[in-house]
Amino acid sequence: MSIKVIRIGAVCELTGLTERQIRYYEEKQLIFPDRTRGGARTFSFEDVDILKEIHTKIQDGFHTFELRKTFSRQPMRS
Amino acid sequence: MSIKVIRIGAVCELTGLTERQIRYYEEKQLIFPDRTRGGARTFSFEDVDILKEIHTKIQDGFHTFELRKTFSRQPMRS
DNA sequence: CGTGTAAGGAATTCTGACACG
DNA sequence: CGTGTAAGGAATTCTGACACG
Repeated sequence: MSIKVIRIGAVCELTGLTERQIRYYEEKQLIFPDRTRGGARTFSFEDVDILKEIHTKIQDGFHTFELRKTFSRQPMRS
Repeated sequence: MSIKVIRIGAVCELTGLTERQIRYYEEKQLIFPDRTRGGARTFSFEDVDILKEIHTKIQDGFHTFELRKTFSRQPMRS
């Protein structure tokens, strides 16, 4: 499911991550949520799975810039 | 997908229905969303499909109490 | 670097009610 | 009956910043 309709609160419950962690991973270009017109992030179930993988990798010692190559199969800037 | 994580705003976009219609169908026991701790309704993709069907039936002239038998395969009160 | 937190604001959703018919 | 709307409140999410290290 790649339809982005899940708000960050639900993503926290599904992943066990905090809002802070999720926003940080987005800031580091590892995850690419959509936005509601009001500016709220919306994620897909696919994003939820990716977030879990990202966190696992981080815990394994990887850094965000190293994971960018792995997870950035999404929107490219430029 | 029966995981209930979609907020009513997104459901409106996915179904084309208004919040009022969705809440009314819930009031009439045709749909059974979960709730966040704060009280906000959460729906599943399955619920989204059911809502579309409900609305089609309503437009076909059916009444909510008639549809209850069709869609109430969910929680029963008492 | 990755994450926690307090701060203030804006968007989202909620309920109960009045309305039409 | 099914749906629209204005009303006021509560919960949710947002950003930028300071903190630790």
